[in-house]
Amino acid sequence: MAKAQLSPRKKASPHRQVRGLRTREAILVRAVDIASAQGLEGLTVGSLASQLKMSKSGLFAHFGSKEDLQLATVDFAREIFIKEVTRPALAARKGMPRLWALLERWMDLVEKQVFEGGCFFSAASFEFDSRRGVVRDRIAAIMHEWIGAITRAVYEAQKAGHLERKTDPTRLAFEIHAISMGAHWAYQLLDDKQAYPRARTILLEKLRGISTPECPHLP
Amino acid sequence: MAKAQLSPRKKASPHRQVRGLRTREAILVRAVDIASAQGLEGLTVGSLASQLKMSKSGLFAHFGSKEDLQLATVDFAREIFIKEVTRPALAARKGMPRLWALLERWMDLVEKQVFEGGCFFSAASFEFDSRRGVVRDRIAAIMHEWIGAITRAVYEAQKAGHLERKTDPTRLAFEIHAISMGAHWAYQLLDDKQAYPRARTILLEKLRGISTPECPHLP
DNA sequence: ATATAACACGAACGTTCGTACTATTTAATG
DNA sequence: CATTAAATAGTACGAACGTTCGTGTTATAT
Repeated sequence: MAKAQLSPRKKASPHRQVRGLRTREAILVRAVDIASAQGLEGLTVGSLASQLKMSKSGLFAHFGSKEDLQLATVDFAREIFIKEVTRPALAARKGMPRLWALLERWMDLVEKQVFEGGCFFSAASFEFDSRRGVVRDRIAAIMHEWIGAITRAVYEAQKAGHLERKTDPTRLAFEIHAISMGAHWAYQLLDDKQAYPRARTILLEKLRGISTPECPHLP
Repeated sequence: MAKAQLSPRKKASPHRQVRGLRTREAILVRAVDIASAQGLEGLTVGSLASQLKMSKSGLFAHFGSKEDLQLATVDFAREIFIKEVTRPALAARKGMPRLWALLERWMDLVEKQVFEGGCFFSAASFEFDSRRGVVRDRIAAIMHEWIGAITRAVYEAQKAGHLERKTDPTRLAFEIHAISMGAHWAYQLLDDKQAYPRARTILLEKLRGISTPECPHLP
């Protein structure tokens, strides 16, 4: 039997040590920022390296290919999102408070200009929505995950008796997501300073309109 | 006194004739399609030329620069949008019918897959929303124009007595736009076949909820 | 018929892209 | 210390990028 190591284009990834991991993380921090503004295709190895004062080759060694860099960037953005939005929202009580925490933190993350380009995943979504390949699939999977998280929060708000039962969770999640994305759009492209306040008002009134008397008070 | 012809990077544009204009239009038809899928940066002179079986240089001569090509593509997309959405909607009666025609035709245009990449302007918006320059400015101006058209339609629906007066046109226009964009997103990225039916339902119920008894019946 | 201008082409420019191979520096371990 | 492997740098490559140039080709105008 031969060794049969027939995976092309795959770097035999070295066992990473602390130093390498730190560099890799520093790279991805910049990568997410650039990609949020210039897109995942606009994110180039050369510009990334020069911004970090590294050599192209030194940087490139951390990833086997541009596609791998894009995947790593997407996954890193997901981790930031989980750390800043999903996980903290779990601190809120189940039901409506948690649902609202999810939305509030999402909009805060983008409004606070943590990334140069606004909402990373809104940009990535529209950039890759008509391509093929693993990057698109990964983005789509993460967005499924996200819309699923909103849907679940709505469902639990119903189970907790905070929301009318006749509400369709899938549909409400769609509405919530659309309004938030609309805020990103108006804020980032049209420079509409009212975008987030307006989105918050719309969402709050929407939720109040379908909440039960048992619902804990919203902000 | 010298001639002082100090405009760089500007082609003294030749007086176009019929043949040239036809070629130019054929180029832009493809360009809008490509850009809707690959983005305005992913739209390259080389790929565009080879798809049209033209030489790069021959194609390039129709525009002075890549930026000019992008601008022409954006403007051409706007013309298609006006032809397919804005103008036909004027055929509907003022007020709610016209407002609904606007939305219906917008969603139809994208759902019918007229362009490979779904909604041209949603993609362009998120691609350029954190850049600078004339292309971004043009996209933003067109989007202002569009959201303005929706706002005006809402306002006229009020004036016609079809919509409650307490509704804020700016806010309703924002909601309408967000829901539609959310449908583009879910349909294109998540392959959600229910996206457009769902968006239509949401918008219809929304509008019915705030319409007056005098409002002509919606579909 | 001839002059003129629009149109299209092929070849080449310099630059940057992603990627590959090789060499050097750095940090950890015996 | 010496050894070793990981981490970074150096160099080079072919392809594609936007762009320019010179030259034919086609259509209009004289």
